[in-house]
Amino acid sequence: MSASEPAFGEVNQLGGVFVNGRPLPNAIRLRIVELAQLGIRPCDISRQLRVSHGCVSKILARYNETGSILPGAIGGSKPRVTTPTVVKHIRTYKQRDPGIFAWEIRDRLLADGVCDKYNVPSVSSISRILRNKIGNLSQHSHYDSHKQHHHPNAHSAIQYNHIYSYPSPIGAGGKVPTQPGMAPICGTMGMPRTWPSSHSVTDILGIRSIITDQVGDTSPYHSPKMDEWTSLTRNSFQSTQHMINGLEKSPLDQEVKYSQAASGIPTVSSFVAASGMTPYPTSAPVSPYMTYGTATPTGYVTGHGWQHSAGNPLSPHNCDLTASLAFKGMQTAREAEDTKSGIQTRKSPQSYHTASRHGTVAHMQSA
DNA sequence: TTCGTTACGGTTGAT
DNA sequence: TTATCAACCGTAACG
Repeated sequence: MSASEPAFGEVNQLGGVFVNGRPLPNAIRLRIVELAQLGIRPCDISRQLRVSHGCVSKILARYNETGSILPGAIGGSKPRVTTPTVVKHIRTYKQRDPGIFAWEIRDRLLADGVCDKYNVPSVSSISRILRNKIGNLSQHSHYDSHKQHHHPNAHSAIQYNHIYSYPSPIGAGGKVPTQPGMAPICGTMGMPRTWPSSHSVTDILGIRSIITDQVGDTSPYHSPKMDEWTSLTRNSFQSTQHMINGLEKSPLDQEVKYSQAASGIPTVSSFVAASGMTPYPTSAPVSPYMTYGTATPTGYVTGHGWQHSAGNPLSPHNCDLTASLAFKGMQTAREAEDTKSGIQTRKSPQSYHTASRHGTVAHMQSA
């Protein structure tokens, strides 16, 4: 790459910087929604923020559907349906009625509310469970004893389900129409997995001045100001933690590394032009933990109450929820539900280094 | 001109 | 540790 090219990311036809495969920064997503609510047409938003109109359309459509500006949870595998809870119930059913059929077990799982129609195991899965995990019931419960030995206090099944709150009207919402007037649960409506908490526009609007102030640094990637912002986001905005399995890491972290060009937008005037910035850190000395969306180790230790200690440390920000109600009336219940537990298991920060492969200015063909 | 849709190349995280 | 898979992303192009 040459010096004139962004070290990371690409430039779209409108001159905006983007990183292929990665979501736009929340500041821009937020701005898109804000401008739309001011009555600005999507095509104008697209031009002003230098984001493709398809993207604008998608973000606005999602916002209208879900009330969230945030991207979906990226990566991961589909949650298993044969959770420990389900296995436990299947075992119970089998113990009570050794002659029970798999389809009967399936019906009972539904009837008892252990599963819903979206996550109930198939008959074949139940058969497999019976065969592999339960087997001869007379050989009592190796699974249970094992589990209890290793997790004397942990309600592992509960935690599992907690993390893998599978989309369903019962559990965590999902791509299921919500009853009119009924707040979508967990902010997952339209989202394949649970959504982070406090994702309403106003929640983020509440910190927008900080975003714009901080993001505006022309050298946002490794400056005292950025460090301050990074620290700030981690300490103050855990509420927006975007955790794994639908509750990903902090999406606001993105802003630290990824400013977007935006001309003519007063409130985002601090964005720098695409040609004059790099969306990601370019210099090697930057801490790997400073890279995209990666919390600092300190963040794990002191910033987050990921561990289930007393109360609900995994939703440490419910106090902010009320502020989020202004934009979308249905936010409340959703977000209250949304501050679910999650685990923060950020892997190596190498991922964004791969972006350097795409450090060329792309798609600069004449429009 | 505007906007919804979709193919595409990409990233991510669980398995 | 690596590969695979299926989710997601934004862009560009089409209609």
